[in-house]
This record gives sequence, C-alpha cells and structure tokens, in this order.
Amino acid sequence: MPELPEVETIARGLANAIVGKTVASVEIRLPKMAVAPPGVDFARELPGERVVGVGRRGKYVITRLSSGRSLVTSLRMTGRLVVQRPGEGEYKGTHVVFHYTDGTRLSFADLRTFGRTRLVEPDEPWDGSLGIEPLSSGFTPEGFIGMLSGRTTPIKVFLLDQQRIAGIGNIYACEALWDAGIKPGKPAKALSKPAVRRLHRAIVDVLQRAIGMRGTSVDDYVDAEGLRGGFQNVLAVYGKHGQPCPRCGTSIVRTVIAQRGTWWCRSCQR
DNA sequence: CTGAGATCCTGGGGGC
DNA sequence: TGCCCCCAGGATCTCA
Repeated sequence: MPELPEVETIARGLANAIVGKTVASVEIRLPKMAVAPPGVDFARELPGERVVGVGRRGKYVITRLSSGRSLVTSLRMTGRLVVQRPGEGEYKGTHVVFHYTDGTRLSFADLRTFGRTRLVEPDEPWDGSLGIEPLSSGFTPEGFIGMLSGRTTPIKVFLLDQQRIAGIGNIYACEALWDAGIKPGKPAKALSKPAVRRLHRAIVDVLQRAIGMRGTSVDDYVDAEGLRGGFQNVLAVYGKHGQPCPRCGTSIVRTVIAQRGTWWCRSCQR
C-alpha cells in the first residue's frame, strides 16, 4: 500500500519519465477511476496537454499540466502508476491509460479499483483538509507536542489521520512507534515530551530511510518503472507477528487498533 | 469537534 | 483438490 515514501518514489520516477511529454489520448475503461469537475469531459480535455512537472502531497501524486490544471492521483492500496513503452504487456487491472505522442503510455492499474485520478482546475483548493508534510521544515518537535496535547485518541490513530500529518500509513506508523519505543494504543496526550521528540525523530528518520530504499513492497507496490522497493527487507515489526523484536528479542504481537492490524513489541514499546 | 461505523473491491488464506 | 467464507485496508461519508 503506497504511503509517503512509495508515492515520493513514484513521483520522482514520473518526473524523470514523463515531464515534457504531450498527451495524445486517454483511454478510460472504468469511468469511476477518472474524476473530473462537473461538465468537464476527462478524456476529451486532456489531449494536447503537456506534462510540466510531477510532485507529491501526502499520499497523492500530482501531475502538473501546461494549462495549469493538475491530475491528482490517489493509489489507495493496490494502485499502480507505471510508464510503459510500446509493446510492453499490460498490468492486470489497468483501468486508465494515458497515451503520449511519442508512443509511450502511463498505465493506472488497480486491482481493487479504490484508486482515483482527478482532474483539478488551476485554482481548485483540493488539498485543504490535508495535514502537514512530515518531511517539511514546518513539522517541528515543538509543533508536534502542541498537536498531541489534549488528544485522547491512540497515538497510532493520530499518526494515520491525514488531516493532521499527511502521508503516514500503517507500515510507517508501526515502524516509527517501534523505533521510538512507544505503545501504539497509548493516548496521544499521555506521551511525555521526550517521547514525542523521539517519535518526531523516528517519523522523519523512517520516512527518509524508506525513500532512500525506494519504498516498501510488502504487497504489490511497484514504482513508476515497475520496480519493487527495498524497505521490506529492513522492517522491524510490520507484518512480523511471532518473530523476535530486533531490539530486545521479545516476540512481536499483532493487535487491532481502529480496525487496523498493528504490530509491536509488548516489551520495549511502553 | 470527535469518534464510530459503513462503504468500496478482489486476491488470498483458513477451514473443511 | 476445491469450495465457501471472510478479511485487509485508505479515504470518504453518514450518524451519534
């Protein structure tokens, strides 16, 4: 499931691969996957648009177009954005295909069809409810302490709330909490200031390390070139039910918090 | 404001 | 071997 590091890796790959290309046509096989403002025909409006940049906000890939419009793509759990050359085979569950004038294509595939790509007008404030970027300079330890104060919600639920911090999903929430030695179910307001500082550092550190390894492929995540990431090889707790904690050797447990699988060490996460 | 629960999907795992 | 059941999981919506 693509989270911030995976989406960052995809966006960087796309920036290398499709900036400067011009859309020739768009094939929409599953209409719900391609969303446009009322009265705008997605497939009809895009031909002729040139890709001028690709970036990321939270878990969204943002493709900026020459008209000033953007394509905002959410991959959810099983979405893939892969650049393909003429003749390359299709991914299963390919629902939207952007064909460029040079013959290459960008395939948006998603087995579970939860993903969406949305055409956004130049001034449309699409990300108003998204929280702070955890790798931005605005995300500070002191600011994080303020965000958590008074909140009774479990710290893990807080980390997953995209309206607070944008981009953290289940994998990196589990890994950061393990790194900081914090119990996932602990109420946010009950964390000591040193614990919040450790968690702040752990979040930034785990996200940066994961970007360095081009993301985590536990399921079917691949980057814009169709390649798997490497961070699944260094995970400490995520999906490690019954295996020894890398820090203390205690068996990792799996519990459920807010309907989500949660892996952690009962011994060194307090 | 806050939180709980439903919803959307399909592949894969468990049970038998 | 095969069939059925159930479940993961991010974002969004409704409801309390």
